[in-house]
Amino acid sequence: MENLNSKDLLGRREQERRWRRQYILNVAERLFAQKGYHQTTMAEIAKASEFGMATIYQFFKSKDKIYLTLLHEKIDLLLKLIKQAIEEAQTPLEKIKAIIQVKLKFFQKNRDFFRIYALHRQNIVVLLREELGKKIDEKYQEGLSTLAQIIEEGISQGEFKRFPPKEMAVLISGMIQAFIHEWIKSEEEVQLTSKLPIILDFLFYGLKGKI
Amino acid sequence: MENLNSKDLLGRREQERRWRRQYILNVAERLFAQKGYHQTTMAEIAKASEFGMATIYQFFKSKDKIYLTLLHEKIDLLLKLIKQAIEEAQTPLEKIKAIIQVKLKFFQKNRDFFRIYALHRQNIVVLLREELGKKIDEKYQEGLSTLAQIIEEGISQGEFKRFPPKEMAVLISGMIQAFIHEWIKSEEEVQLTSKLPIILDFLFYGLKGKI
Amino acid sequence: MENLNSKDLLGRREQERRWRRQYILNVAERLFAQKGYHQTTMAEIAKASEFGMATIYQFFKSKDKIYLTLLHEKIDLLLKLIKQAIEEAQTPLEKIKAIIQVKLKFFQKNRDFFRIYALHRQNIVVLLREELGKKIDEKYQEGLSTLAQIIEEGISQGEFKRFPPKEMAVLISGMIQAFIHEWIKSEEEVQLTSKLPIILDFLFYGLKGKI
Amino acid sequence: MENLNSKDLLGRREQERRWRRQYILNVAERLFAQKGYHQTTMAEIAKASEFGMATIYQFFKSKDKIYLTLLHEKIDLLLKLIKQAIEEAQTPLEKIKAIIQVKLKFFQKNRDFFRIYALHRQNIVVLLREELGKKIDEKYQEGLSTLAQIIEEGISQGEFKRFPPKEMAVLISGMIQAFIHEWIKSEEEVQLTSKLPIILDFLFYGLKGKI
DNA sequence: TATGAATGAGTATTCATTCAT
DNA sequence: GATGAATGAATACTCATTCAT
Repeated sequence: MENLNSKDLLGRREQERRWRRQYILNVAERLFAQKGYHQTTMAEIAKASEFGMATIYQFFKSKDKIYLTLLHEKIDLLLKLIKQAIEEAQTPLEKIKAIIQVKLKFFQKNRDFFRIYALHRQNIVVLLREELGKKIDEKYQEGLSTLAQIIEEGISQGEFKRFPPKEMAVLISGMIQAFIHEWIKSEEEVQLTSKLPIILDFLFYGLKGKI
Repeated sequence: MENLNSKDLLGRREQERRWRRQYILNVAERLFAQKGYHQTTMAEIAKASEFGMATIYQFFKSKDKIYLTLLHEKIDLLLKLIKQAIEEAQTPLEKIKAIIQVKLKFFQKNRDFFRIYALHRQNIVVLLREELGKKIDEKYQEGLSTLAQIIEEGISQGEFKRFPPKEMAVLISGMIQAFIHEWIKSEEEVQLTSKLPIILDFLFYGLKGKI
Repeated sequence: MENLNSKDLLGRREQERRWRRQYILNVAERLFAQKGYHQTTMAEIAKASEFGMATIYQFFKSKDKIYLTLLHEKIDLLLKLIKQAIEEAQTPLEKIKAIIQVKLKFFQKNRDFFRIYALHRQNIVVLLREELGKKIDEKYQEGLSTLAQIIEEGISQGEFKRFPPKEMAVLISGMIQAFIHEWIKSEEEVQLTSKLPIILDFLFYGLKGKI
Repeated sequence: MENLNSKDLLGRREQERRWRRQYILNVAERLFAQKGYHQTTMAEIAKASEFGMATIYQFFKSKDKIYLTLLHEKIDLLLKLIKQAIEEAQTPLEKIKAIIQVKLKFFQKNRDFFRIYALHRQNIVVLLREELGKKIDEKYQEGLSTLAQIIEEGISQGEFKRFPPKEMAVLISGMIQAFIHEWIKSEEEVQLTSKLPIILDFLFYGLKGKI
């Protein structure tokens, strides 16, 4: 509703502008994922998006900005989806399940983005200097915190064991990330979400637990 | 004993040569970890190691080679340490414990290297063309397989639940990697190995299991 | 007429582009002739042509390409001039006279190019690997063949003695080349073409012949 | 006789030294001829001659020096052979014949050297700055002058036509040089000297002369 | 004496970014 | 608004030459 309205209120000019901006981002996402940040040149982005180089620069101030915007917006979307899923879930257990499910679904639809996302956490070193770079790391931490809070909630409800919540959040995130990473590398056609039950079983009861 | 002997057998010249080579690798490791592969220039490596640029090239044919050799040799060392630890352990459970302990110890001592190691898996896209790049990926897979085998062993001994071993290996590796990653980012002085019990508890009994 | 038309049909942009390209070639020709291929740097070519380095690279893919294009285009021009001259001549004798006259005139106007041209035949060893390098050698052989054919024609018309035509062509080419070479080295202001009668007399009647 | 004596007078040390120096020159000659001056590295010369790099520098002050010494000494030899041949000949005609015959023989035995020799005349541009480089050009001019003198002699004896001697010398040298060049390129096994009669016939009577 | 490891000065080439049109 | 030609700053790599051994 909001989006529609906001679009309607925009003139055709502005709408076209946004559409082109998004188009460039999509092209850049594909190229960055395929060849990596450094191996992708602005000329390639321009050519692949069928814009002139200078046009690209009217939308994004620099190559860095394209890259960071990419991360920024998609992570926002992911966080938003996670938030929605949590709100619809009741118990901590269900919430965790919901988060993982959303992540699997999301990256299943955004393979290209995952490559960039996974890679990014290292580039942080360099990018953290940039304002936008800092914000992305904050968002990543935000995701971790959300998870940690849920775990804490679960602990106080006697649902989960007394583990340090932040550290558990890290472990769980790492599990999921590695799982997705492997799936993308394998280039299998299997539905990533089909693995959810196993992951959850492992997550809740471990290698040995629950008979 | 063996190493000492083999060193004694080498001439002084050869010993010095190896020492210098190693010195360059160490410098490069620090720089790569600090600034990333692309941001580190050969001139910087030369200056920081107090060698002339061309001298660096007498030890390593290219910048790539330095990077890959770095990975190559340290991963070899890690795999060797893991192998030793496994041999000394009896049960699958102890073996997994040993692997994780070794990893935590290793990266506690090799913070710089971890940044490179973690980053590498993504750069694979580009590096896989290189012979040396392929070998490193093989080693990574080797590590996963070892873990998977132990899990399989545990399953057939009724020690672990019937999970798909390879996928469990991925999950566990991801957990550990994320944990180390977070620890390095936090720049805490806490002993990484002190976290072992928590990790193991989570790993074997999950969030909910074994009261 | 044709050229004018074809130029008129080109847009201003394309015309300018060609002009700049030619300008770079001219500058490179002067520098290569003065200092030789290896002693001439891309930076010098850029500076002397008052373009940025990268601009040079937009016109020519590499330093080699500049050099080879230079040879390529000028040799084409020379061959074209020779062809025209031959067509206007009647007898084999007149044709040979025409060829030599054209060559003398051409290099009189293209002193710089001669140095490059003469030198090239030796560098062939290295350049033959390049596609463009091979083509230039073919053109050189083409020039020799043309001369050889005319000699053959002259022989069958009873005009010339029964000499092996190809070898005569080589001898005559060598004569001319050495003559031009010496003239350029001497840096005399005498018209090179003024020497034509002597050369022809020697060529047709030898040191001793025709009283 | 002289050489033997002078050798005998030298100590073993000095004899060995000369022999090594010559060995290096021979190796360099082969390499320069194969790959050209710039493409040949000092390291290659060292390796191919089985000396250490610094040892090469004890014999020759620089790469340039090797190259120039090479030219220097072989040209000296050629000039000496030509001188001898001239002294044994009586008439100008016989002298010219002798010169050409000596050249053909010499380069037939020194193919490698010819490549360097032919190429050199262009490198002059760069090398003339060097003292040794100037001397080589002087020697080349000396050769031309000798030939010109003989022609002059022939003219005053009524043997040859009244041509400008220097220019004739240039034409003849060019002929011979081109002929040898073509022969080397063709890599034929035919004896180069077998072509002498044709060359002389052309040289003395031209394409048309003396039926 | 002989060496080869060490070196720095030099060079071709690339690419993000900016204007002139 | 849109373009792409122009650019300079940056960088991996080479090679003749020199010393320390």
